[in-house]
Amino acid sequence: MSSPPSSPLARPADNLLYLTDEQLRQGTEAMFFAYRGFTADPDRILNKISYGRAHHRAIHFINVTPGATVNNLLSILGITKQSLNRVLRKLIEDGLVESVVGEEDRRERHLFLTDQGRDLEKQLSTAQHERMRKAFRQVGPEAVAGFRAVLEAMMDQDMRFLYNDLRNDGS
Amino acid sequence: MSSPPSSPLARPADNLLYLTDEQLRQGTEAMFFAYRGFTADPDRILNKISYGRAHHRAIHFINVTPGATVNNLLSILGITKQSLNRVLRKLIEDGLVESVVGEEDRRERHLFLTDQGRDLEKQLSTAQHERMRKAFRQVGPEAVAGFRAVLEAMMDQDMRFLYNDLRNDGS
DNA sequence: CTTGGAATGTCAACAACACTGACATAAAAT
DNA sequence: ATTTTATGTCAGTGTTGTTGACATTCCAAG
Repeated sequence: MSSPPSSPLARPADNLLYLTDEQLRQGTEAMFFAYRGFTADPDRILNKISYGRAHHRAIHFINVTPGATVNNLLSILGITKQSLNRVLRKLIEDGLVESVVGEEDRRERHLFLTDQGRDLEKQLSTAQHERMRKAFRQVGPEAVAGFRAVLEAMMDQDMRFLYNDLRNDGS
Repeated sequence: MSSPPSSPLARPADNLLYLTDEQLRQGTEAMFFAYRGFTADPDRILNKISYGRAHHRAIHFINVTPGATVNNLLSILGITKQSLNRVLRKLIEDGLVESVVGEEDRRERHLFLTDQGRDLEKQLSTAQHERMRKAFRQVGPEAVAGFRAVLEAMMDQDMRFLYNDLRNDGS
């Protein structure tokens, strides 16, 4: 399980073991199974209120970048405006999201969560974070750093930029 | 970018920083964006031949556990038999998968990839592994170990057992 | 041997969520 | 004045998941 302290003169084979096809296959399966766990808890909540993952994603990103336009959200979510519109319409109808006409450019709609929207967001993120917090605590900070590094390296470049933009400010 | 060598007597605050809500939010978004990248390359191939991710997953797990029954596959994939059946029927029709009636228990169908099925599997895994190999190489073996540890800790327990069963043998 | 249950397959209906294409409106930019 | 941009909407389609119902096959227990 635990690897011996790696010597700076370790054999090359040791340093490349994590790149074998078998290791890559295991990484693939880890992603698959973990993503299921990752979505399982919020999915249960969403199910009860007849929402799906698409609603969750919209709510999440409206929450972290309040005032974002529809176009902003589209590039983050990577879906078509028709798909997003279906979801947004429902969220606005249900009073979870508010759409505000832009002041400078009045074609734009700026999106915000209402109090009710923030409530749901809190519920969902709490459920999702609980699992992640347990996992993070279990493996320790260095493993978490590795986790984050691999995930960032696996993103498409556009997404990596977006991801890093979201790290500090929500501009 | 690179963190200083962590002292064994580091302040507690340092050791818990990775558990803040902000860190958990970033982990969440990393999973979201990375999973998109993770599926992007095989998706492009699947699109050309009018297959979807469900076909990919079936092909993948039939490949690593040849001879698995439909029920075996169902517990791995976590979907209903009706969903799986739709996918399997097409794969069998198209000559990528072979369904063999069990010898001991003739109700069971044992699933195998045909040569053609193995060809497609190779294409898909090559595409998917290329991205992961780049990421793994970029971040180094320790980060990869952390990545794997976090993912495993995030799985549901059932999936963790299945995942570990698939590590060495495909029984 | 009969009955019960397990494994599988199939049909129908439905829902979520993605897609494309086409069109409308309003407003900014040229 | 014209074009482009941002958004919304309607219609149609496809993949992938769901339930529910029912048939078949076959092992195993009474």
